[in-house]
Amino acid sequence: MIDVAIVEDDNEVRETLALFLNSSEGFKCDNAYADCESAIERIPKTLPDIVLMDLGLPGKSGMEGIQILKKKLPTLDFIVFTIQEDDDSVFDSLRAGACGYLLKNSDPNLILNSIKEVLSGGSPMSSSIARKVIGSFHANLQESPLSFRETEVLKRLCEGQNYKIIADSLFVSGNTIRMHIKNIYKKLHVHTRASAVKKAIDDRLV
Amino acid sequence: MIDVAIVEDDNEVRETLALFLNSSEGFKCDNAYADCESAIERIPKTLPDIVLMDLGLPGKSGMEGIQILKKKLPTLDFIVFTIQEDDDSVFDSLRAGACGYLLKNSDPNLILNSIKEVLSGGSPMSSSIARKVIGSFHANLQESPLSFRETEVLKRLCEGQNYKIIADSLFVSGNTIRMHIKNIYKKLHVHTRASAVKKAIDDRLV
DNA sequence: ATAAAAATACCTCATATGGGTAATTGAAAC
DNA sequence: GTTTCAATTACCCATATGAGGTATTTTTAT
Repeated sequence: MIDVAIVEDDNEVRETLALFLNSSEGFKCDNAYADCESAIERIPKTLPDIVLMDLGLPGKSGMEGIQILKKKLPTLDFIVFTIQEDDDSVFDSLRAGACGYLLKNSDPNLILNSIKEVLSGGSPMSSSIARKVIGSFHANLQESPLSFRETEVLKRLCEGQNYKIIADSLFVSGNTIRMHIKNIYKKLHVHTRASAVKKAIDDRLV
Repeated sequence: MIDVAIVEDDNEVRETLALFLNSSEGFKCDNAYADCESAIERIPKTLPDIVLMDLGLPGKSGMEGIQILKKKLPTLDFIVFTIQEDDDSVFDSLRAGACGYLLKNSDPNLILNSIKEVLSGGSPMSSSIARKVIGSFHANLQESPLSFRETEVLKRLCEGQNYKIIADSLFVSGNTIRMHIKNIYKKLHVHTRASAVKKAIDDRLV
């Protein structure tokens, strides 16, 4: 028997969903909350197997709710259940700890399947959400403006090495490294080491 | 008619798969290569709709192949088709530009469905791969060792601001900011701004 | 062959940085 | 009700950094 908790402010949606789960073979739902605050208070006591969490809630957002509950109960799984499908909602929820992401217009049977999938180690989400997630991995295909040597130097800058250390490890003079660094700054349009490091990481130059 | 290309070094697997595709309604496959080099040479001329790419190939790896072809043909879609499911294979392929990730033991009909899914904007992958991908989003749930003010300062360091600028923007003295920076370094166990920025980004402290 | 790009090396100067120490205030914790 | 801690201010010093030059050699591409 899979014990499902629901956090959803719309009374009709919440109750319909709870009813549907209770009438489905192998599922039960006796934790349904209209806001995060009550969920955060009760869920650590009732310990369901999985939580269906809406995002747009009064008070604490679903995303915060996941974050807080996940900290208390790291093994508890969350499926986001929302109408939102903007990048921020998706990525922030996943970062907060959600394992799945369902849109509210999903087929009820898909909900059941998704719950099972999460509990058996999967991460169900719609095609479009999956593409968003995968898309976020796609590196900038623009090639680096930096030369091989400059990339080498930048890598070491990211590790916090100063120009002397870099010079020694690359067996060239400190002046050379300083020149490389100047050229790196020019090409990346930055003026400080910190910005260069940030750009290097953000643009995957290293 | 969906035109599928295959890159796969095992002759039997490649030919069986090509035959299967050609015998399936709505699919054809007359681009099947045993290595990346020939695929890289021919695919820009034959322009298939999608490429099924093995990873473990003689010569250039499938991952490199995707990278090179994706640069030439940014709209071409790739599905990785492999036995490997280690983190590096998965993440590196996705970064290189793959849209889907199938394991070789997949049901043949799943392959057909996955191809259709990719072409209609999805990103098919097995449950376990999906969980890996989602898992990579999960932020470190350990809380930041930094105080609110320190986090504020670190954020600005990441933007390349120097201590004077930060001091002005936070309406405190430069000395205060320098002290904050020293404390940040101590807490993060770093000794340079570059390392602090890297750590801030890597550990999502900002 | 020759032009462009990359890598090497050096100089100067003002400013920023990292490390050390110390003291005050206000708020939270015990 | 005191004690601890975060935030704040302040100072010193040696070194690293950023910005401005210039110049030679080696590779790479045309």
